[in-house]
Amino acid sequence: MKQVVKIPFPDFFSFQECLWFLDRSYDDCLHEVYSDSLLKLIRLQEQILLLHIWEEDSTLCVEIQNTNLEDPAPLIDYIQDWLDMSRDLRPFYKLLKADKDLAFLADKYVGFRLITIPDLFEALVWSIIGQQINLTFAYKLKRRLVENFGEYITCEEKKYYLFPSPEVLAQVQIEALRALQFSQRKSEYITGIAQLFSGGKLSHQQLAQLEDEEAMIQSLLKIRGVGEWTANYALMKSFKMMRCIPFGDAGLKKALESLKALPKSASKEEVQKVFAPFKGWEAYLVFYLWRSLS
DNA sequence: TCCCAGGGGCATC
DNA sequence: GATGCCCATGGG
Repeated sequence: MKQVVKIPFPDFFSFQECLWFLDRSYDDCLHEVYSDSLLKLIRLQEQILLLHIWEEDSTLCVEIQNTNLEDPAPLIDYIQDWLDMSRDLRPFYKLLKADKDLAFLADKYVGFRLITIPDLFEALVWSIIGQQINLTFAYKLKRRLVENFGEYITCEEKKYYLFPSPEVLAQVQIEALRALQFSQRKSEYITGIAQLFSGGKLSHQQLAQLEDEEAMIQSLLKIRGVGEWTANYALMKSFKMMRCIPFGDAGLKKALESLKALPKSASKEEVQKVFAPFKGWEAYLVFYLWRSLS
């Protein structure tokens, strides 16, 4: 008998929107998305769990495929954090509806939530992979990285992977990544960041101890390969930092171009102007703007 | 063919 | 601090 953990939906939560985001017709190697459910391998404390997740009567059902948990509380925390289930979206929708160009987002994508990458190392490496290449190719590179260096379990003859650890990637030779079609620079950035993490010089916890968000961004900007876009993206995806805007993002510009008639060459200041009324909800506006692209 | 993708480093002025 | 160039591949 497999263990099923149940998590009631908060108001304005759409599991279908979660599925849409996790799929987006891209080939993500870290989960499998079906029409009404998904499979994902996670590391929770010292355990590796294969999760099957679906919805039933406004409840999220999380079935553990490969083991049993004595205490489901940490798993519930993990899922609620991952899918940002604890946030009250009403204030955000109120702000959206005050903007005639953006009001439709609140209805069309109601219940869409910020889906995070809880692990900071994964968030940083993924954002570096995604720099300046199309997402199809980015997912291809990620798959090669994960399948070559990630831990996995086998269930019913299928492999389910975790993102590679800093310890493993810190040891990988640049040439090995080059052979997987990573550029010379990205190979250097990724192994460099892996060495920072494995050497204890950077961690989610250390970053969280800094005094404020600006200090966290400045700290990340010192890392080779991390610029303004990457720092903001990683903090948004890993810390759910609501004030983060990945300036320069091509998709963000594209959405603002079509919905707010901003020019292609829109400056940082012009983008900030659109975001000004959304103080404290910037990351959500970014996420909804990306959502509007497809 | 050319340009652009969920950018960033680096040289140069 | 602003600008130009390079990186790697694939899709339009």
